[in-house]
Amino acid sequence: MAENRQSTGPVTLSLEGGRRPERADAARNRRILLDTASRIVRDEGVAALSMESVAAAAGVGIGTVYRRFGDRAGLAYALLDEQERDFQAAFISGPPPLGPDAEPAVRLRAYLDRYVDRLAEHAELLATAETHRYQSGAYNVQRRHLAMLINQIDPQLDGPYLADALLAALSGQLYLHQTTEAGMSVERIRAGIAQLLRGIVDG
Amino acid sequence: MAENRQSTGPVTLSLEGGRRPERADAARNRRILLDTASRIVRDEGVAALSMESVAAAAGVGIGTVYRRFGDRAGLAYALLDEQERDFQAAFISGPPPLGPDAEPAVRLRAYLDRYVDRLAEHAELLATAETHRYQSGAYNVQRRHLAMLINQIDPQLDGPYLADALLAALSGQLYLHQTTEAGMSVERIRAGIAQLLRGIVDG
DNA sequence: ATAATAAGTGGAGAATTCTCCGATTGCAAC
DNA sequence: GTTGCAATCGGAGAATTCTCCACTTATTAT
Repeated sequence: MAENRQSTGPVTLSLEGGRRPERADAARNRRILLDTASRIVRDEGVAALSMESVAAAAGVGIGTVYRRFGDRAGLAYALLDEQERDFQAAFISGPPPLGPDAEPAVRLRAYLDRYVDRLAEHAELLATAETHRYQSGAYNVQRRHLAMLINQIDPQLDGPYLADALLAALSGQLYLHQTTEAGMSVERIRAGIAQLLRGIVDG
Repeated sequence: MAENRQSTGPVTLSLEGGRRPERADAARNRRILLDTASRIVRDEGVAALSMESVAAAAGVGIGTVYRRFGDRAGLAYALLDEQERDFQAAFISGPPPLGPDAEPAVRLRAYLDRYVDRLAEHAELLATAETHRYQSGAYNVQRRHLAMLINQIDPQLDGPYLADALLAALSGQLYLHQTTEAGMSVERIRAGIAQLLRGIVDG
């Protein structure tokens, strides 16, 4: 499903060109809803984040929540959106090792490393958002970034496929399983990714 | 969630030691339910496979469906179970290249290749079953197999982690996205996996 | 056979996600 | 101002997933 139904305004990834600006009441509601959702996650955990609970706590109808965020996964994405933008901005125009002034292989490492940081910090929210991962704009941006780096390192490789594969290994659901069920440490996960990269970085 | 609530009988993966055999009426219902579910999938597609529709079509209460299969993902797993067993049997005691008489690297290739076959044939059902992928017995068996092979190839590698990563790349949901949205062919996916393996097989 | 007990059954109902569309409201043009 | 209309809102209700537990039935032990 789309990020936002008729998405306007300065929202989720700004993939759309500048459309008509968001109406004032809509903008106000968006902020109220995000603040409310954020508070629910902080106080009661991601599991307590239901569309109905957010609507009730924010004092709006449930239809409004759906209009704004499309579905539960969309709401979770919206909560992660700010960091997502920072991440992307750092990649596109920030300093090395993530930004464009570093070697592709270095950037790739840095990118995945930062991604693991995000997982460690927001695994539950990411896992929730992942319900419709492949339909999200965020996924496609990440995928493009990775594919580009991989092909800068080695044009012979199938960048888009390998991007999918790497991102699959960085799924929030898998991360949760690895850390809470399988007893893996974050360091082990980082090291594992490094091993996975050997075939890509070292040709 | 568990595969089956108080799972007995010759079901899903036979991970449990021989418990008390399944009661005759329960066995009868299981068969009826699986046949009914199978028919629904064949005639109306995976999307039409709901717990309630299966119960109604089979002429039992919905509670019975839940008792048998735990949840929707469990029902999907049960439908895939027969092939899953064949797959595992071929790995454990079948002929090369999948079985134990082949080189580990060859077995690994064969294993992943067969896995792609399964994806190609049952992607939707696998995607449905994946809802609780990491809680399923099937996943853990696959993971162990792959981890073992990887460590036979190179004991320095983190077999369990790399197994997770490879299986993540073989998710049903990702496969569906790659083939139906991103326009990738099955051959391209196989080739991509081969590239991913370079760091593992070639040390 | 019969009783005791474990296993299995069914379906009402709670909890959620998501849809739909009539009512309402902000906004811009006049 | 007023008016027109597109954007927004709200909440009833449809559709599902899943829980619970009083009731029934199969199996085992006596």
